[in-house]
Amino acid sequence: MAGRKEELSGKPKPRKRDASRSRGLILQAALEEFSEHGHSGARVDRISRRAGVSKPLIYDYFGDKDAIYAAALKESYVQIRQAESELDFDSVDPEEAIRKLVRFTLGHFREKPWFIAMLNTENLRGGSTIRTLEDAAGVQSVLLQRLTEILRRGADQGVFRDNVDPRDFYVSIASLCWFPVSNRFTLASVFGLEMDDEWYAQRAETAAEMLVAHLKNPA
Amino acid sequence: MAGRKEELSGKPKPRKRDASRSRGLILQAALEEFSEHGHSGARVDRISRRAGVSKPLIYDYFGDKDAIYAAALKESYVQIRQAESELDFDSVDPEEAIRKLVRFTLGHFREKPWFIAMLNTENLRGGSTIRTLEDAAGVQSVLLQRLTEILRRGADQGVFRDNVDPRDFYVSIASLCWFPVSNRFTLASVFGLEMDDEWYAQRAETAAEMLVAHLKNPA
Amino acid sequence: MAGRKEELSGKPKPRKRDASRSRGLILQAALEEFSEHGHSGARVDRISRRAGVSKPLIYDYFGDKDAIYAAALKESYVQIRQAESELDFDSVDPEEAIRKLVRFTLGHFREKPWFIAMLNTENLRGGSTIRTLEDAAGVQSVLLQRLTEILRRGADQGVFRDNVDPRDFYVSIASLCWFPVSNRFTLASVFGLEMDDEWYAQRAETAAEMLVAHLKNPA
Amino acid sequence: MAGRKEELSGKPKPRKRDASRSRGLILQAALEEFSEHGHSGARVDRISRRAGVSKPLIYDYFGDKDAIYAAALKESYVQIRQAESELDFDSVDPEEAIRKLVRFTLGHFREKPWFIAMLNTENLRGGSTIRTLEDAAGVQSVLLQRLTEILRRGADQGVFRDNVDPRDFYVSIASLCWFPVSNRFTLASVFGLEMDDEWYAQRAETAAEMLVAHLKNPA
DNA sequence: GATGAATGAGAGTTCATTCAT
DNA sequence: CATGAATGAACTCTCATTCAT
Repeated sequence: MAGRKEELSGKPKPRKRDASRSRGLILQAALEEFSEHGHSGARVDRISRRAGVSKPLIYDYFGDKDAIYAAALKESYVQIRQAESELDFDSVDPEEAIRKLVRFTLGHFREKPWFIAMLNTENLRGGSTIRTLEDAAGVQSVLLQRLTEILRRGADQGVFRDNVDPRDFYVSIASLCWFPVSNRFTLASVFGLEMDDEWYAQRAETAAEMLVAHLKNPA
Repeated sequence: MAGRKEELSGKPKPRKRDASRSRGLILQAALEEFSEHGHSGARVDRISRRAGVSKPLIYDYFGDKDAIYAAALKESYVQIRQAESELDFDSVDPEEAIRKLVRFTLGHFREKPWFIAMLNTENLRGGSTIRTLEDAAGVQSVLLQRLTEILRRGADQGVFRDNVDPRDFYVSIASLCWFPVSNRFTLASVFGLEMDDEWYAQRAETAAEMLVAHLKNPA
Repeated sequence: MAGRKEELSGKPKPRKRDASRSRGLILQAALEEFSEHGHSGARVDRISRRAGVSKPLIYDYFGDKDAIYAAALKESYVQIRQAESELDFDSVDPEEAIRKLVRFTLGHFREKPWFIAMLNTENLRGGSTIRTLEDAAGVQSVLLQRLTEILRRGADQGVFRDNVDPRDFYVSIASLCWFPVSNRFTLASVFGLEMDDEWYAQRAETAAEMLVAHLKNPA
Repeated sequence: MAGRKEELSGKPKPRKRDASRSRGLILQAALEEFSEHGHSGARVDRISRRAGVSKPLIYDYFGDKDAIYAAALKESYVQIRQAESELDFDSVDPEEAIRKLVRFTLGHFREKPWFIAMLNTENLRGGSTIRTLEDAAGVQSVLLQRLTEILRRGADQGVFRDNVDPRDFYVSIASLCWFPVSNRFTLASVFGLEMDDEWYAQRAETAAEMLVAHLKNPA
């Protein structure tokens, strides 16, 4: 919490024996460790080495491994929300806003691999941890609000159909962006795909194409 | 003596000391265990209990935990291929074939949860195991051939555009079917979605709609 | 026992499904396995593979691992006794007989490494097995008798002192022959000795020299 | 609190949480365990109980069983070197020095049974570990230097021949001292020897006699 | 006479977690 | 605020031994 406060105040003061700084280091280390090795594969020992702090300190701050995991899971949502909040959709028309959102989503999944890793891990575990996180719902609301607004603008302008549920539509967007990134290793092996930057750029365009066509289709 | 009796009665009822049967039991148990707990979380002890055999037998047949995992991963592909091979696309027109394939894919992901779980686990591990499996590529080729044929039929009939790469299009299909199933727990928590059978049926229709529209779009 | 009988009768009849032949194969395999890996390090599984028979057969013949070990230990004495019995001392004078015996002993230790290995293993175990072997004492008596005779001949001829206990003197002979062979690996490492055939030949001569000098010394 | 008290009382009485002390306890326990049971027969569990520490601590300090074994093997050399370095040869004439060395060597082998046991075990294993130990050679050099000096003194005084290689002569000494101790159990069983202190004292005298005679012999 | 199939008990090793300073 | 030292419990894997044919 102290850490959050500092972030908000914009005054990062890294120094030795700084509790909030240590906490942040641990959190980032945990995020990396859990996303690279999953819940059971993660090692508290490695987290402590990655963070450069002793193990007892970690237990002091978080309690136990599950609590570290929960904090890391939450952190992954916090980080993606932050990135999303910096997006600007207001200066472009609705169709372009959708394309922009698609490109951003796929790019974000690729650039921050721990988000997909953490969520896959959590779903593998049946979502038992995310259910216990407070305001888990609130964390995604920003994006949803902005998507809702885009869809309404499009409907108002008569370019989009007006019976599209934003949540369902977001699921479609996420689906098309998630799978090619999440399953990149098995896809490469099984389909022999060469998944370089160009392939992903093409993926984003195809996805945007499908999604926009769906919105424009009067159905 | 029981054995002799069986021989005499002419009814082979193998229950014990049947190597291939034991191997199959272990494989299925491993598939379930690994998909429920991931690679590190899986316990050989639980696999042995699930399969109703002793631990040493497992090591005798497979070698070590990684080898069991590899066998289970391969098995999950084999099982989905088998299910796919039973699909019939020839008796319907191309558009309906696509819809059928989409419904089947999403349904299969839901019904055989270990397929998604195993592949997510494997991707979490960087695909290090699937790279070592021989004929990993061959295992999906059947489906791809059939999809290729559907697309060609549609193009020949003039209802589909003819510049669609089957592999890329399969990625689109899989994407739309994968994410809603794979991420069902986090979606339910974060979006508060009620994901019952009806929701998934609707999902399949929306996905099929988008995919078919994409194929029909001359662009 | 059947095996021994055959050996004595001098008619080896190796054929399939021959109990005594299997027993001999197992014994030789056990001798090698135990001498290469010690008592705890030996593996029944490897013995069965070395002998080319199944494990249950081994248990059928011998009982358990300790019994196999005991049989192998006894076999190592039997084999060395056989070799010793072929030595001829009568045609040479007493001094030369001693030299011959020393050369033979050292050579034998080198050529049949399992003898040293088995005895070292047994002594490591506190001799708990050899104590249970019947006629363990008798097994070495042949050699001792012949040494006694050599010493008496030398004393009669006035070339050897006559107060030498044969057993003690045999311990001296064995000591000088045993250590350079038994400890060949640590000696090579720690003293940097190049222990080739020549070195061992020189060893034998030095040992014989010391032993003969001791006998000739009127003391 | 106990710790605080100690600090105040000024009496450092380290009993727990003393890394170097724990390490020493483990080493001695390992030395005993390996020498009593050999490499494969040794149990890490027993070492931990003997040392009064937990198993994980052992792995923390040494790595794995082989590493514990290597450390114990080295320790056995270190201990004998230490004992040897306390011997004084300068105040006696060369002949007596040799007798003293022989008596010491045989006595040391009897009193520190783990030295013989460790080296026998290592030779049983083909010396695979000692080859990896650094400065294995250096560890015995002190004794060799001192023996070299004794031999030179004897040669200078004209009482010893001057063509004796110190390493070879040490092998003779060790041979005569090693075998009666190393093979005490099989000797007792096979030869029916009563090997009490007196027998060993006699052994030492006989050995010294032979060795000295050899040195004095002009040959 | 012989063996493939199977296992209970135990071995080495790891890991989350705590103690004492 | 921070940590080196230490451990109980559990995990992977092995091995002598037996079962059923």
